[in-house]
Amino acid sequence: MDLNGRRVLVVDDEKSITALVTMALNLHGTTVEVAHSGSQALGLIRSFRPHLVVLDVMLPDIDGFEVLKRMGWDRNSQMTPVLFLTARGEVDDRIRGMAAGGDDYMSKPFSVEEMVLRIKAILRRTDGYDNLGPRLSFADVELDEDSHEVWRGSTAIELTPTEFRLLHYLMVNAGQVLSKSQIRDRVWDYSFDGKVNMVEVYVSYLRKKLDAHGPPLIRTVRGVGYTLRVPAEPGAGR
Amino acid sequence: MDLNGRRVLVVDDEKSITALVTMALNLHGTTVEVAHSGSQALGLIRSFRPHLVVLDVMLPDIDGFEVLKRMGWDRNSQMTPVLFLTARGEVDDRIRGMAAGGDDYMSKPFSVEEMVLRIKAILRRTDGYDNLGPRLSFADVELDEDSHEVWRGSTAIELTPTEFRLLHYLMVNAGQVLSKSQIRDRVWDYSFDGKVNMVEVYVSYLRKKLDAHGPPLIRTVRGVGYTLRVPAEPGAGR
DNA sequence: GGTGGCTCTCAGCAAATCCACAGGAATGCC
DNA sequence: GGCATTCCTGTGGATTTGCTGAGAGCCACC
Repeated sequence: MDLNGRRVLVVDDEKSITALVTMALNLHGTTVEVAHSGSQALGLIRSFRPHLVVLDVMLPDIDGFEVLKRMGWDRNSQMTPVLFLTARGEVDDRIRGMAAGGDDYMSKPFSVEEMVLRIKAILRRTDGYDNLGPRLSFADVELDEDSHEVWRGSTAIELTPTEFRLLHYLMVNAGQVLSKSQIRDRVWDYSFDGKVNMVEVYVSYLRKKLDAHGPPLIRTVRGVGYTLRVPAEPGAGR
Repeated sequence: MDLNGRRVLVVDDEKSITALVTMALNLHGTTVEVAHSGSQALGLIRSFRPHLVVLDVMLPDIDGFEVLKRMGWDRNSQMTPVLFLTARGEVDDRIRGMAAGGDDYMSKPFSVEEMVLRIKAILRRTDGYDNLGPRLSFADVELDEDSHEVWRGSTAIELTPTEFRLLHYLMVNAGQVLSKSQIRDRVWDYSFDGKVNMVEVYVSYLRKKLDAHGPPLIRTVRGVGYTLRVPAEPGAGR
């Protein structure tokens, strides 16, 4: 379930992006290195040997495709998978081509939760290790990261993409209270500047779908946020 | 449970704020350094190597984001987490972006108790060490900082946010007598200028909820303040 | 160009929370 | 015991917070 021990190289010239992605991945136990240019990236790929590269297409010196080409020279049959980042609307045929391989792409601005999902998906496909099970579960809810399917008990539940990211975030942090702004900042694009009422609305949607088949699971902690209710016993603290 | 040995850098140009935060963190065993400008902050980040930075966005010379960017040059994979401070309603995209990573933000005016809670939460997430357990306990009362849950014995107790901060403050300083003005200054916004009767009112609320399930725990020390204390058995007077 | 699904805004309702106030209770002092 | 001070707590109104239905815009697909 966790990305523990994986090495990821993040390449982007915008420092705010690399910082964002670095912190998010660190929280999942990943070791992260950062490069702000293509040449720097190539150096780090050789020395750091990442399991995955998050690669902005637009770089100050060598562009992302060129980096990829030169990476290819070094990597034998064993390819390091790549998650491309592109500016909005810049999705080029070449990227589509790459994505058809084992790679993937996202356009900016993206939601951090979505990025974590993609990275895990790529590693699941390419990584020898198999401790990245695609299933999360909480109480009688199960969520499959690969197929984006969700069940409550034995009945399948249809969720929209946003609902899915929200539930995923809640499940990964089950038992912890997440504030609405925290939720908004991770589940929505980092540039989304809607009101936190969005979060309330989507929680409402989720509840309507989930709680139709069992007792309510998403608990409101007034003045603080939401949490998946865990029947916590006192005395279980450490 | 305690922040012992953690180093925190507090950056704000208002001296009243840095003084306030410094005092509070010192009481938790933190080593605190203070900077009143961005350039000063950058110097201290290099020399002092804080575990966390409390960073006002608005600074006289270099603004908070610029500080962050330049911090980024020094920190490679290992990032120092940041708690941003912003004026009310100034939450900007960039802050939200950072917050989606692992950082957090608060807007002024804040309650000091709330800040301590946030800082502990951030360190819990990012810190390798794990001696910051989220549970506090006193007598048969347990309090979970993450989930904001409280139990007395085996029954869960619902508290409002203010009640929660108050109990938290009392528990952290269990056995110590806290004056009403001390409590007012830490549990409420530092700009709150209500009467200390507020404290009496909330103590009353807390007692009503807590003491419904056991002997009274909050003792009034007349003319001085309040303290948490396990009531002595009758006849066991010393 | 129509349809349906998804996202998001908005506004109104309901309920929880916060706070001021003031009369009554408790405490300590003489 | 009587008195002054301090503390407690019920009442009530203002404010905040959370929930949800209605509907507008957008996009993908047919």
